[in-house]
Amino acid sequence: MAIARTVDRRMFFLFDRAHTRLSKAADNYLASSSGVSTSQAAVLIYLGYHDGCRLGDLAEGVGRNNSAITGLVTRMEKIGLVTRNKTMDGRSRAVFLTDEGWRLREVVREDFRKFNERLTRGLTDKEIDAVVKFMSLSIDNIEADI
Amino acid sequence: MAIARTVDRRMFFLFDRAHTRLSKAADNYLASSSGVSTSQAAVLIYLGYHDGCRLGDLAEGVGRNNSAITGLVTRMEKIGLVTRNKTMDGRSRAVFLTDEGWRLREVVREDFRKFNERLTRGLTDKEIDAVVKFMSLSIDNIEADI
DNA sequence: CTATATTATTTCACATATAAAATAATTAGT
DNA sequence: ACTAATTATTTTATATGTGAAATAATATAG
Repeated sequence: MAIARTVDRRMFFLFDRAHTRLSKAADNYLASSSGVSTSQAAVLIYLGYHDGCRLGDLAEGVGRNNSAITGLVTRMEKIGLVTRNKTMDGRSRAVFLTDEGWRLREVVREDFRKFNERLTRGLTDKEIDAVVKFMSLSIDNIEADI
Repeated sequence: MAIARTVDRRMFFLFDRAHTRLSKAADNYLASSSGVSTSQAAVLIYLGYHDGCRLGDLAEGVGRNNSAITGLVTRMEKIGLVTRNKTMDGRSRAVFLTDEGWRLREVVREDFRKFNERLTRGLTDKEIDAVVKFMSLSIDNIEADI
């Protein structure tokens, strides 16, 4: 019997705690180079692939709700990383990276390349697969049936 | 080659996203029974094992910093789940569950028993071990060397 | 073509988190 | 015993997140 049975009753709290630590570590890591937060970093990365997307798509893309994105984009606009422009459809607005946004995105990508490499160090490919499976199940299935 | 190599560059964001979903799912789950948040639930669980501990120990126990705990305990005091009392050492204060706190703790424990069972459903023991290993590594080692 | 429904975003009220500074009490050094 | 250092908690300022209500524009139904 694996150790699983002795810890699976605490899975959520273990997960939550790991998330707190990892987020803080990632923030500290970014602080010394680009200085953006992990939330802002996620926006930079996503916009690099979908520059000019609507706010709602950005929310979906980074996994936050619309009002979280309103605040996040407002703060990023204030420090000159993105701009908000009109679209054909008067209801929506499109978000674009500024030159500085594009520049910081490269810095952030390099940071995360190293950070993620560090994160998976010490794990076998099979173990990484299991972690990815767990997270994917969490993302895709939990909401539907709990 | 496992699928790992194709996703490990996004490990942090995958983790962050899974955490957002899971937290929301857990909050919804608790909302219909005890009505407390997952943060407050963590406090209830911890205090059940360490009733009367100091605020700093509670912070350490649930993995948050002191000022987060000050706010959390203040809100929980306001709704009658815990009390804050003096200790021998005039600097510190001890936190105790109220009767209502103890009652809700039982509700919350049952909720999490089911929630965690659901969380690990579809995973083999080996996969659960890998997930636990990943999280434990994150909690114990990340801060030290990144 | 007007009334209604839908869609996209923002605003509001609040919970949660952090770091850093302030406060308050104990301990240690001389 | 007095000063300095340490320790425990709270306060302050700010970032981030949520849900619900408000706002505003487009689409649809009769």
